[in-house]
Amino acid sequence: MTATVPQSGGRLLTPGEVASLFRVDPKTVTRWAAAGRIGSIRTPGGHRRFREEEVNELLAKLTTEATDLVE
Amino acid sequence: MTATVPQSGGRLLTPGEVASLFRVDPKTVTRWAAAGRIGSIRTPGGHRRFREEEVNELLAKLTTEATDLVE
DNA sequence: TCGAACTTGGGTAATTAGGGAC
DNA sequence: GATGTCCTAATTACCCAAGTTC
Repeated sequence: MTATVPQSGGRLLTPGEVASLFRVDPKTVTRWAAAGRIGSIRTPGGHRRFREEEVNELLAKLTTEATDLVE
Repeated sequence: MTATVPQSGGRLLTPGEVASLFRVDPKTVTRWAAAGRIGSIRTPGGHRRFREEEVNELLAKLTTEATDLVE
């Protein structure tokens, strides 16, 4: 691995996009970034951007499928 | 340019919304999730989110059995 | 350069989680 | 066995004005 240049494949998501993925408020995503629960990149203007890859991994980890329904 | 992210798993519902749909207490929904009877996604903060698709399926099943058929 | 949509920051309500007992 | 209600702590949601993005 050691891909030091995260680009050309790693799409960046806005707080609003990440928020809709988790069904939370964009402000909540901001808190996650501030708390270090999710990596974030800042634009020169101070806005946050998130790596889609990381977000998807996070979603997968936090997803609990009902193994199967016993009826 | 508002980039829209493809909702990978469909929309997500909050415990309160699911509770309203089933006409039960949110706590009950939590128990269902804890018992693995319904899949759930957790936010990094620990709150649960439910896939609308799955909820509707369960809802449909219960509706089907409303007439109380032979088991 | 203007404009519409979005994000930031803070402060304050509303939900949720978790345990435990009836 | 399953559900609703009690409690406290934590997380999340909505309010605003100002700055950033494209």
